[in-house]
Amino acid sequence: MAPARRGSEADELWQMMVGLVWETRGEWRRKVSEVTGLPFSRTRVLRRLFDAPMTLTQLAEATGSDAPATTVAVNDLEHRGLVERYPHPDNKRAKLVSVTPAGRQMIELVRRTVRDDAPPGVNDLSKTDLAHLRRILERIDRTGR
Amino acid sequence: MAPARRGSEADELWQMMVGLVWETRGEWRRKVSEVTGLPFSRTRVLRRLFDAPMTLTQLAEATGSDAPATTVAVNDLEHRGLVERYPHPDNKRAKLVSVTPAGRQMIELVRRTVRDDAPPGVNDLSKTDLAHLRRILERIDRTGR
DNA sequence: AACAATAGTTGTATGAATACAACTATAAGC
DNA sequence: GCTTATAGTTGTATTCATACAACTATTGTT
Repeated sequence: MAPARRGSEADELWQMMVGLVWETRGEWRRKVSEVTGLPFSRTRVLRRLFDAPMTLTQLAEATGSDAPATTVAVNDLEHRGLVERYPHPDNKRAKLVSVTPAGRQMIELVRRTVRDDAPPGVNDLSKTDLAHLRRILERIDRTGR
Repeated sequence: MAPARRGSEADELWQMMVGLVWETRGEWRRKVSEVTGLPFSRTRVLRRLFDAPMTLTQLAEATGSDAPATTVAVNDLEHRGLVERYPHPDNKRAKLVSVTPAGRQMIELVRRTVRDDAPPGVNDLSKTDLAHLRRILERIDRTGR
């Protein structure tokens, strides 16, 4: 593991990436809410469940909210038929939450329709730079976010 | 200007960048609010003014909120002594908003204390990859976000 | 068996973000 | 000069997000 010095080159570059991305998020959030008819936080919960079912505690941890808030969110999503609860096989206290087919469709709808195009600067990169960027991002992703 | 085809390599890479950055934002927001004692949206306004004064309309446009919201935000920041209004030299309707020294200190405080370290994956990049990444990000920034 | 810890739920209180209507003052177009 | 558009302000209503207290049911510990 790297030393992660404060103010390192890595930190500076990270700042640049954050700045770049951050600028674009407001509008994107609005569009997502518009398309889904859901508060944005609900779509975050839904998205987290896409890959695999989770217990409510895990969900709370993953979304950075607390248990009560997560219960409310799951209730809402469940009423809308996007998500369902079922008993945890090994633990009668816990419940697993999974996405229903309708929920999956919703996520895919978002991915298709508010597909958050790259800003001009990215589109204008040369082929080799795109290749570099891909390689680097994949490495970052693999090593750990 | 590039064609910006939907689902292009550029778009895919952009998605990856967004995903990477997005994961880390929640906690960061909370820390910024904690350090400044300000609602997060106020810090966004403040940060926008760092480089140069702006009229309220420009501020509203820049932060993606409407005029009334911006007035309220500037009122709040002004009462706290972080920002001040003065008349626009060429237009008696408009007012310019600028950061006070105290406001500047606040922004710098944030930059120093919640300095949002790079995730491990970025720290672990090789020197050459860091150089590549810097070059590419700078180009994106220059070409247009 | 008793007790503490974990998983989830319900309800409440509060702060933030967002949107809109209605208004004043200045500027620009005809 | 009259009209329309722009810049900003005030106030209100609504929705979201967040945090906390209090509770039930299950599990783990001793």
